[in-house]
Amino acid sequence: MPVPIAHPSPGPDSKMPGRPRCEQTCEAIRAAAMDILTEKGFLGLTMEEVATRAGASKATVYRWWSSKGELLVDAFFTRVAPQLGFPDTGSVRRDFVDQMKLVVAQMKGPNGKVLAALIAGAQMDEGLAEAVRKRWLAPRRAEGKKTIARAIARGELPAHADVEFLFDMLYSPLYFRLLVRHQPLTDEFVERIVDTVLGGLAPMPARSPRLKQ
Amino acid sequence: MPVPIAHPSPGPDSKMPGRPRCEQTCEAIRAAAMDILTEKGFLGLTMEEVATRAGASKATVYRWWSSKGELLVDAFFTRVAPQLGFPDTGSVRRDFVDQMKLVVAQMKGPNGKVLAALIAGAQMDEGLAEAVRKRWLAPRRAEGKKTIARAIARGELPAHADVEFLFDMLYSPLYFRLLVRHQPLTDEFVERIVDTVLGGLAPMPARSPRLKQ
Amino acid sequence: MPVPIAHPSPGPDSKMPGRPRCEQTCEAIRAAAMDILTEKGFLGLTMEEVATRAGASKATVYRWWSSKGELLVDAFFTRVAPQLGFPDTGSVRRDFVDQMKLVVAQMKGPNGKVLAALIAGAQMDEGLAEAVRKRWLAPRRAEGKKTIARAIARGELPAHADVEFLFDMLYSPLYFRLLVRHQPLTDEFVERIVDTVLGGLAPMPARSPRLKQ
Amino acid sequence: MPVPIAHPSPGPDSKMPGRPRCEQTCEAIRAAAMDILTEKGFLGLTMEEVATRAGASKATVYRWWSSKGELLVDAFFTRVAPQLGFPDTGSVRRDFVDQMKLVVAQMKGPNGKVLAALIAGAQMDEGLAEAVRKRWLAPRRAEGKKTIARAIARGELPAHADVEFLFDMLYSPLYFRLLVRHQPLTDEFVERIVDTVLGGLAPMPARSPRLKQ
DNA sequence: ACCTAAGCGAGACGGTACGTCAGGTCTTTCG
DNA sequence: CGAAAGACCTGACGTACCGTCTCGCTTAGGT
Repeated sequence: MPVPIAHPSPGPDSKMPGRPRCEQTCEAIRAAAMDILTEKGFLGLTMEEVATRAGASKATVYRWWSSKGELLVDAFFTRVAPQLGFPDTGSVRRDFVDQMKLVVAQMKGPNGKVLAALIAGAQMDEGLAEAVRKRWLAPRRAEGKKTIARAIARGELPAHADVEFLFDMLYSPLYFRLLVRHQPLTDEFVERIVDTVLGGLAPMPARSPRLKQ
Repeated sequence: MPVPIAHPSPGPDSKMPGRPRCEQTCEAIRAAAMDILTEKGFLGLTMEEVATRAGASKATVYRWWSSKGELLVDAFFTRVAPQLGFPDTGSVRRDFVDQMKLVVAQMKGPNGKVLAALIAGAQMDEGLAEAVRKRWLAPRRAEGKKTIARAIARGELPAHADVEFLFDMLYSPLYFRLLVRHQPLTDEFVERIVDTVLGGLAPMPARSPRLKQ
Repeated sequence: MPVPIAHPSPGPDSKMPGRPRCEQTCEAIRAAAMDILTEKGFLGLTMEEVATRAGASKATVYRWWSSKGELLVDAFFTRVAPQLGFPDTGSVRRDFVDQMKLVVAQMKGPNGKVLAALIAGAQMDEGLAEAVRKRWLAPRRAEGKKTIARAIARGELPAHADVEFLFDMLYSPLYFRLLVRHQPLTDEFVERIVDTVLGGLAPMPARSPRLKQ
Repeated sequence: MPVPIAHPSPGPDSKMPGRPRCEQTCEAIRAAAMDILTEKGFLGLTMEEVATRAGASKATVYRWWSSKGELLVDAFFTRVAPQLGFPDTGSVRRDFVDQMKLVVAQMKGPNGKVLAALIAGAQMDEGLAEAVRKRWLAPRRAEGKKTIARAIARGELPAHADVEFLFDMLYSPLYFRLLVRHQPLTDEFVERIVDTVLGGLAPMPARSPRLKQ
């Protein structure tokens, strides 16, 4: 018995017998999920309504996505990830500032609620947590590492820079404001983060003599 | 008719007629909520089970807390907050390192799951989000501001330091690792954060000449 | 944990804690079940519609009746059984003819479909089969035995008459026509059955000399 | 376009274009239907499982039989009917006793459950009811009438005997015990039925003088 | 000592969504 | 063209919690 689920669609040219998968329907389901999540939040989103709005049946939804979380991860990453590439401006600072402004722009729009919902869902569902790490964080950081490699090659960053730590320092504040919403997410915020972190990480930071150890 | 809910308990000497509020029961309910949240997370926690485990009836739970979120905030913050005070060592760096290590210690224990669950819940329930900000973040930062005021008085920090930004830079990475769990939360991590942030915020940071603008 | 189900209602004076059972609702559910069964037959009857029509929730229906079959047995026997008593006319023949005509009258009305549905259901559900035997057949035959006892006392029937066999001979044809519907159920049919069976069972039947063994 | 359904198979020599009907498959479907009906009863039988077990697709099943009922009638009656012929012993009593014993033998075996399931299904599906009457009852009674005709010719039965009534009296008790299962189906039961009914129907039954009218 | 007024456990209730299953239909590819 | 495979929509299934609602019992202060 073939187990669907986890279903990068099988390619349109596959010579499977049987009625082929309806890609339109799948897209409609993803779209409906995103819409409802934006409108009503994670708890307000029901599989029932996703199916209804997509003009699909619940059974079809569950055939391809075993849970709310899985559906949202798929819908979200399929849409948002491609929009967040790193530029190559010749300056680390600018590379990160530019890319982080893209991230902030997404976070401020409807996709921000989805991302927040996914991280929230990850606290209740280890599978979703895994998906967030593997399908969201890891690819993004892999690309970011190229930017850092270029910076090291240019001598902008020390060769031994701890990349994971650097990413944590740069992006955590964005996620924190996304999740807690105590302060607005602005482009100016991005610039101050980058300045603060790179100021502290750049070679020979010349620590202030007045700062007591 | 007296409206319960939002219920800093009325004081034992109140001259209300009728049977007085059973504080034991309320405590049992808070405890049950914490236990279940730790075991099963936000979605796995049901008011039904809270009531059952506390030996109370659902009606009693709803009488004093109008929602899951409200109950959890109350249960959690009254327990954990008092354990996270700021020391006064005479050094900003040490003050923050010490306090953040306390926070990390909590995050690594069972209360960490609860805190994560609350932030997760805040993505689905604006009331809970408000409570997280008002009853968790704000009091903590208010206390932290005293530490910063002392640092400014000592000349360790510039007088114009943006306190909210400073807190975001210091604590966000902790929350991020708490929520995403891609890297461990360690004391060493705390020290690097503080060094990086204070290095970049201290007066006259002497920005590296090689870092391109 | 108290198991409801199989629930001759607990008596109105029981000192149970908690909200008392709503007898109105239960009655509405029984009535809805009978109505729908009459209109749409056994397969056309859904618990969903029973609940809706009764203005109850599905959960309430399932709380007291664990299955379609159980609900129907209860609804049916509660209503129909009391209407089918045996008279005492002083003649076995008349006693049976009268009572069987009552049975036929029920079988021809809407309750007939219900009875047929119950026997049908009994082929798929041993619990229902047991219920049909215990709650429908047995009480009815127990009462019928009194009629036979009187007949024996009067000398109308031999003392050794096999009562179960007698009942089978008398009532089977009614059930058969109820279930197969190849011929109408009439009062005249009842009379011929009784005459045929009692003619063959009466003392000294004087078997026809022409009937070969 | 040839209309399938209601499908005495078209004969192997038909010069239809395209792939010929697979008689093996049809047989496998009938066999699967019988097996499942025996194992799980009418409600437990699903077209889905019939198709799977027969190695066919649901569409193929629906092509040739429009409903569960139609399939079962076809599967059952073509198998069991031929085994229940009437003998010609020269005695009505013996003819019926012999044939009814064959019926009882079938009822006690796995086919008994199937027959019961069919009659049950007939309460929910008028098409099935019609099929039971036309394809099961009617042919059987048609053959039985020949036996009766012989008996009348021999003078064992009166010329005016109501044949339908006679059959009802003879066979109903068997069906009743098949369906209700309150008493066992035995050969002795058959003999008593025949004696009782023919005793009462034979010419000059010499009604007991003590039986009151 | 009795009343009045809550607090409280129990648990029935009308709902809503869950995730599953079967019914039929439709659309492919293969033989 | 028939039959397989299997995707699809519709709709009922039985369950779990929701939040509300009686109940009857308990526990006080006020009379």
